[in-house]
Amino acid sequence: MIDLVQLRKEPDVVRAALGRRGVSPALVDELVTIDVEHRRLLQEAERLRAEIKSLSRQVGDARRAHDTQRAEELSAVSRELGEEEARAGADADAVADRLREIWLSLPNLPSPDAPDGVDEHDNVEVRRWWRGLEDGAGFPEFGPHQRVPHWDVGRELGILDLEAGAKLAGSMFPLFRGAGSRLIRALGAFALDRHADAYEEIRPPTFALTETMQSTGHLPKSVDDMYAIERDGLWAIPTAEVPLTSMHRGEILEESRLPVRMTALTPCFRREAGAAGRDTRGLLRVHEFDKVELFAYCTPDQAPAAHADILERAEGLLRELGLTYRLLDLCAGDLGTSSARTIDLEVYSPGVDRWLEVSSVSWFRDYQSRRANVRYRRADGTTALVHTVNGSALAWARIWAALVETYRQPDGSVELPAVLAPYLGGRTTITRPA
RNA sequence: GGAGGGAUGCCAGAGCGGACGAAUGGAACGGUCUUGAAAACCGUCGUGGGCUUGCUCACCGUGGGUUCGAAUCCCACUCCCUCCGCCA
Repeated sequence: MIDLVQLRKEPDVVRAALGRRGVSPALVDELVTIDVEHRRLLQEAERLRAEIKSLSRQVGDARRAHDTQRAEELSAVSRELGEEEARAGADADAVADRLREIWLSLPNLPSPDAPDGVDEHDNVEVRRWWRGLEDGAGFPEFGPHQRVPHWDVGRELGILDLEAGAKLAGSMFPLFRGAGSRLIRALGAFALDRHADAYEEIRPPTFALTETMQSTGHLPKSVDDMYAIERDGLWAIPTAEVPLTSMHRGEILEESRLPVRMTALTPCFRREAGAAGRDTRGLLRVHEFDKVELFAYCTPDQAPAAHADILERAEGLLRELGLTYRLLDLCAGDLGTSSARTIDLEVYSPGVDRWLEVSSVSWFRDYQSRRANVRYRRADGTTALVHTVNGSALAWARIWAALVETYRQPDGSVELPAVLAPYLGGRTTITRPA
């Protein structure tokens, strides 16, 4: 949620900032109006409430003094005020509901650093990396043996069985097998080990309460993108960001503990409603995938460094895996609801000849912590909302695709990077089954 | 799934219709004393909202209800503990 105090003080700044991402100024104005109205009604209800409390005390006094008549009189007055207060309270509640509805639905203010733009076409490419770049090598040339899409490679080598996945859960639920399954497991373990120096490893529940989903901003906005288990009031998490952001929900952290850094490997579920066709073949877009998330609660001062650290770690993994990738600075119009600034990492996958998003490293400022009510106590005793930052490092289904395409050999086998050897029982070659 | 017990401040724990935002103890912080420390003693010690910055409102697991008045009574729900059942 955005800061209502800021909205009151500088409505023009808020209107302009949200305008950069396409929010109608009328909606902002409505929130301003409703906020004023809400406070007016609240004052009225509270004034009545204070009077009732005072009268009730006097009733008690009269009773103790055995002045029954006076007690009855005061009770009668208070009872009448009570009815008035109930009406005033109901009015205030109704306006509060509307206020909260708009407030929850408004996205975060984009950072002034985020580039202007309306959609993904306006994102700014920051840089590219490929193996050998530091030694002066040009953008890699990919041979014909690498121009085979991963769904074909996977079928040839018996490591990806999309038909079996579809049979079990429907399309876009991939099933990995044999060396392919082991590769997914290896990637998750590899990443967790790399982050263990600074990030506490967490294995959170895969399902979350509505309240938990609201804290990150996934609800109510993206309700159609989520899988719901209605009978139990649960949602399948779309990313470990959801549970990690709520780990300290409603708590006040000591400043000395910050930054609190955590990492988690979880399945991620996305309904991808409306997505179909060319963009969704194979592993390009799936309903369930494994991902390692990096997350930090920090002070506003620590946030830039925390954001940079997550970005560096995500890039570091890609470099270790030798994959070609680029960084995109998301424009204001393409930012996720809750984010103020996001850098996307896209890996180049030669078989499908596409850049695939494998990480999104975001700084949310206090937008999520205001929803989740996560604060910290400064040395001087005052409290303030923490900032949250997070990013994938990395989303494995698409990495899996990029790996088998990039490292496909002319003989059809796949020779994976040596850095994965410890996680693959030493076997980095995947060959066609006999 | 069944039976019973519980949920109060940083922690422990009292309060079970009337000045209760809440006793008491511990922890923490500040001070006195001390060469220093400990002990002792004194003080501070929840969060948020509103507005006329001094007042006011809300919060005792959550949501309803009863009442002039609710931490306290009633209803529902959630979570925790004990026992039974089932089970990876």
